[in-house]
Amino acid sequence: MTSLTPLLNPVNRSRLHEEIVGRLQSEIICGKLSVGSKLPPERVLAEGFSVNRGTLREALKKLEMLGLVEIRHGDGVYVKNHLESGSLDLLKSMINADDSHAPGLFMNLLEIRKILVPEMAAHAALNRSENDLKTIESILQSDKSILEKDLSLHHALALSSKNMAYIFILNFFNQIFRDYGNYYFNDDTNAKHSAEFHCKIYKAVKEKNTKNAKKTMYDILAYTEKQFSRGPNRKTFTEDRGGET
Amino acid sequence: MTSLTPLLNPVNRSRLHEEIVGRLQSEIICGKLSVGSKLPPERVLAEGFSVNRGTLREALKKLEMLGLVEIRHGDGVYVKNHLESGSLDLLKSMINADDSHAPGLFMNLLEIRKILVPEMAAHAALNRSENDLKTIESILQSDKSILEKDLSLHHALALSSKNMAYIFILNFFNQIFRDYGNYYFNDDTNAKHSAEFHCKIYKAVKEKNTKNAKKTMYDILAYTEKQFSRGPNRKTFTEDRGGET
DNA sequence: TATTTTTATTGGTTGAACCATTGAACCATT
DNA sequence: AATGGTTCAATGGTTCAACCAATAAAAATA
Repeated sequence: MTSLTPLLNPVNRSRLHEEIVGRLQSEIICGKLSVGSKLPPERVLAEGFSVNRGTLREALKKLEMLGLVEIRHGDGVYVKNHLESGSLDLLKSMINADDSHAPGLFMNLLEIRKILVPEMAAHAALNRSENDLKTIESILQSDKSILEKDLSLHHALALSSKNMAYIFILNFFNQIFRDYGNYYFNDDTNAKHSAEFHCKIYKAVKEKNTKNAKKTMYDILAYTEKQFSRGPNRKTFTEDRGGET
Repeated sequence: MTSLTPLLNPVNRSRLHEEIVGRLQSEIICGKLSVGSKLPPERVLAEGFSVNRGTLREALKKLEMLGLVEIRHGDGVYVKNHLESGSLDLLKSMINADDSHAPGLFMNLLEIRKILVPEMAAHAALNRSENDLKTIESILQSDKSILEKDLSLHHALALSSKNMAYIFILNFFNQIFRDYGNYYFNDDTNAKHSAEFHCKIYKAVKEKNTKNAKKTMYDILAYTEKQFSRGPNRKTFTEDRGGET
């Protein structure tokens, strides 16, 4: 298998309404559109963006789901305080945005993951069934890439924990980390660490050793966090030019 | 203030596309629509629901954001595995749904909150500024309802922690707990516990005592969890009929 | 003054088009 | 046989021009 797998993002062409979401989102977050203010009517906005009203409505619909605006039938569209009502999808969007705050937000998330996921591992060790164990086994023995293995393993642990909320929280993390994962696992040292981690966590879960499961998970996440905190976690295409000693 | 504040859900009048979201969401989650299968074309679906195509498209747009379907231009709409790609908004939707699993999911979330929020309190105690402290003070001295005070306090702690991710996670929790809050704070004992908690956590944050902040927060959340785990946390309209002593 | 009615504004929905992308079938080149 | 280009039908994306439904503000009424 050639190593030409990396991320060439599917190029978000088309999808006019997403473009509009992006623009309005920026203006709301940066404060150009003040909290509580009423947006122009759909018809006016649509004309402003030189776009059809239906298209604009799809954009507003998404902004509503992100917790950025409130749409009131017969009244208008109002800007909400994103710090009070912004959704996690908004956080995701902010992290993926080309903003100087993004790296900080990313590290913030790693910190929270470091709190939550070890606890999940402990629950998985405690509540796993025999079937769960077999699932984890087959994942580790599969021939998927290290990244895919890692994501699948986490998912299996979430299932094993018997707390459904972990599953959806993990989905959230994974959506963000998948992109960085390709970069991360390119480093052989990182990949090796992960392989060791997979063995250790499997053992702990098998033995129902909650303490070890938690610690093992914490260690790998702390290591990962450290890796990202040094290198300027750039999502770059170019080969490593051997910069920043 | 009359105690007639409780939750009368804004009665999802109008908003035809939300109705469609609900139906398709149910069919996807329960498995009637199998993972990977292709939905009928928009034109057919629209006719099936006796609704305009534009309206149907708004529904699909939301299902896409919930992580339930994938829309491919020129190809079709495909059902995704909600356990692998479902968003936290979907979890929220499932908890609010009239499903027998909902109470369990709610307790699952309380458990996760009990892990995360005490840690947030510790970070708040560690990183709070003088300004943060004043904000918290003014919240506790305001004449808002105990529920509003509680929500505002949590928000202020999230800000104090200097980790933006906490803010959005807290927004997520609050969206779910706000409804239950009215029920919870109706009980005078619960309200009293919260008042004490507010004092304690303020003191800990003021003194930058991370350990106390964490423990204080944990205790109140554990207490809350216990309260919900006994009573069948019903979201009911009728006055308390003197059930469960 | 308080209440009801009317009216203008604005979001929600509709129907019929047309554009843009995709995948499959088919054909041409090698 | 394998690869690359062409065509075509299916399907999502967008547009236009209406009309329906809810809201808030103004006007009329009691």
